[in-house]
Amino acid sequence: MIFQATFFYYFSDGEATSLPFAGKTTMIKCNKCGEVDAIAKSGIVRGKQRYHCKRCDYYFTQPSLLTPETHHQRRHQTTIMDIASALQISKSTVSRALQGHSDINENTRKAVLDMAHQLDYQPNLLALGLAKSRSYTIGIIVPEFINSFFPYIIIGAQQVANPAGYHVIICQSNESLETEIANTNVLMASRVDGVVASVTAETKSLDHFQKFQRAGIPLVMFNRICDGLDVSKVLVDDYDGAYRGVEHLIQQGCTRIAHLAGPQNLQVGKQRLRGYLDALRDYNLPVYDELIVYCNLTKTSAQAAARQLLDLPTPPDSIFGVNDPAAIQTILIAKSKGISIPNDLAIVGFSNEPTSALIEPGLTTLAQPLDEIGKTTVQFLLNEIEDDTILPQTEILKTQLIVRASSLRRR
Amino acid sequence: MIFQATFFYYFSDGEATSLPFAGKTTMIKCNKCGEVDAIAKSGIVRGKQRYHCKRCDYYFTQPSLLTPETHHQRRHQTTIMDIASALQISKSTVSRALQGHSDINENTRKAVLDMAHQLDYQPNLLALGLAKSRSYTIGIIVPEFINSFFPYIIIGAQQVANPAGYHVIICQSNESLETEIANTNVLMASRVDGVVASVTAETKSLDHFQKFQRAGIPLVMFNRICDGLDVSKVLVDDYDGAYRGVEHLIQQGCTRIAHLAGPQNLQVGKQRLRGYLDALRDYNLPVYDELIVYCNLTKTSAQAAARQLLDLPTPPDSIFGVNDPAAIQTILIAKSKGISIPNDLAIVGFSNEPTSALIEPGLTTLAQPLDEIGKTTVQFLLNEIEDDTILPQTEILKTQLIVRASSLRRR
DNA sequence: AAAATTATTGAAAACGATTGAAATCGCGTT
DNA sequence: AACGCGATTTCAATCGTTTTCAATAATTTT
Repeated sequence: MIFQATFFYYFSDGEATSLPFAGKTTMIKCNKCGEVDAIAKSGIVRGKQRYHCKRCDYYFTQPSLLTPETHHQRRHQTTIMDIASALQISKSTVSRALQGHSDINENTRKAVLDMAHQLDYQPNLLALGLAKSRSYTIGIIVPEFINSFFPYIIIGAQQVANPAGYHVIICQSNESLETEIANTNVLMASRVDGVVASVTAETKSLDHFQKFQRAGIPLVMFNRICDGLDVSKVLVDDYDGAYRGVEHLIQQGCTRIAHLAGPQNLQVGKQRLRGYLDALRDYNLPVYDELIVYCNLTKTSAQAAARQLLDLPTPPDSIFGVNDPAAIQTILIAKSKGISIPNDLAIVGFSNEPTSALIEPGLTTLAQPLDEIGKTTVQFLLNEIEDDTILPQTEILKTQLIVRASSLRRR
Repeated sequence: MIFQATFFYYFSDGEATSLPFAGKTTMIKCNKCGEVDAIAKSGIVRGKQRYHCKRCDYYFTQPSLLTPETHHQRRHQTTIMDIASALQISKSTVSRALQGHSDINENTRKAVLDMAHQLDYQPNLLALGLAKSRSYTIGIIVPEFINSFFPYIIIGAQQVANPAGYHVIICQSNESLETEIANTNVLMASRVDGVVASVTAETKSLDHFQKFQRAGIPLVMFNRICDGLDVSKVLVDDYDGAYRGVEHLIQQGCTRIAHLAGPQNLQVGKQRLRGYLDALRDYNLPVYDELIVYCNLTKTSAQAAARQLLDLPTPPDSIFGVNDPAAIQTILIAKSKGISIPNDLAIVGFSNEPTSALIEPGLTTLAQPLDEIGKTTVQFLLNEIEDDTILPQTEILKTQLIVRASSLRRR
């Protein structure tokens, strides 16, 4: 009452109201003492009007009036709390019942499980991950998945990861280093528990993968690796496969064997080249520099390389391609040039893409145990996740030579 | 001192200690009154020894002594708090600085950004999602990704989703309904902001997709849809494509045209069959029931269907396959039987798989704008995520007939 | 039947971010 | 020198779970 005299503290906010008097004066109540009269505007905070209560000398702003409706976001999925309040028990009990904790009364557990089912409860993986500091998610980085090579590996990977309770985030980098780096960041941010990766053809440094190591996130590389990181690896015996592929060409009577080689920053590229060279050497065949051309695993660069080989003054009598897609492009170009396969040109690829069996002539190639690569890789990773004292290990799987018409010369 | 007499309350925990006296007695101090002498073991709670203080009649257990070291889990990624304490400011300030909030001092912001970079800060998406009730993640469910059809769509999808700030979780169901259902659950649990899906060939009911609708999570179906759900859809004009494919066969002089049809629970299956029937009708060709056989889109069932057609007493002079993989299997079987393509048997597929251009003879087919399907689908989804008043809409994209040797008869 | 144990349940503090509201810091004005 | 006010910054509550420790109920032992 005393303060009613301080009339100048009244103010109008300009909004029409339905108050019986004045018709345009909104009362502001002090958040602390409840005073209504001795309130004055006092500046702006973060775009909101601030008030000052003279009585209790208190600055405040008007709380935004959010109804419980407004406040709760429109999308609401049932939580552990919903179950708890439906059952009039604490959320700890619900949590324990759901987790299958041993010291929960059987009846309680049953009730909780029933209610969870009834309310269609799905645990919030975000909250779970936050609480446990584990996401139960592993990341897979592959350079592409247009060819069926990596998809098959991914399927194998999922077959191991899912039963173990892990989800999989698939990232494909489109053979772009930049995207690959972005992918590593996404996986870091997603707090994956581990990562398996096969790098792009243009990846030369593994700096962006060291993030994982620094953060203590296990990493396993497969298939396409490059040097400089002390991690577990799952590979196929590229050297051996290449050797046997070239040996096969030699046995077919080829002597001028070319190699459509892969990028040398990748072990696959290096090892397959090495196998090629050693096979030639062991069989006392000369190595011609002009018969070794490189590609970066893209379709266009493979085509260019193939053309370069076939346009040589003295073209090769056979080509060992770094992988099937490259070999297939070679077949197409040879055919378009009217070169007869395998008699004028025998061809061997690497990895046994499904297409290689369909094309004509069928492509001789080295099959890789894709499923097994995926499974082994993830198994290594899970071991490291569960027990971080494990030392990096390397598994090398064997390839299998599949002979088809592209290299089989009639004697 | 008084309580020193109650000697029997002392106990030994069996561990050797370096106490000057006794050499094997660990003192337990009451958590409430600090008493050391009048403490007795009193049962086990959750596997931990419980004690009882005689003096204040209080039951308690020994708090596990976690050093800050032990407590922090071995894997630690930098958090907003790390930045805050490094800079001696509050975490709210850091958060606002990182978000680019306007009312942050420029120097502060710069310092925060620097420190964030220096500490290699990556926001914890789990925490972020929890706080904002949005995961900034969308889920993609596809039946398979061995063929390059879905991978191309996924790439298109990512090209729209990523720039918009969304990550993508890819789930493949391996054409198994059970896996598809599991996938929907994973996506629900991951609190994705939206889902785009293409169902398996065996999916007849969409009950498991209603979860999303109930939870208010936008859903857009593409390509393989089935009836019964009021959602946005992105399709190609299967009817039109089929009609034109069959029309092309008719124009090549075929009169006994068979259809290796897809499952009729899917719209693709239905519409392509309808287009086939209408084309025959419009050109006054008879429809023979025996010339329509169904497959479930797997390789083996496609092979069985193809065999069934080719083994008929009066085999067809041409086959319109529900998709390229089915048509390719048909080609292979026909070739193995010595049937000449296209003269004895003309073949048309649907979807223009890369393989279709490589096989011999090249497969005539209807190309779908895969990239565009992916982009449009995700665009629809993003619209619904941002603004949930949007009504379901349907986009139908055109196909393009690509004529290759498998159907081109010399006149 | 009191005491000791065991079996269950509850309360509260993390986890790492966002965000509404309050608190401080300066600096011209009275 | 106190005020008024904008510019920043800090505080504290939340999001949905887990998990530690305490509390209460039930059951055995003395």
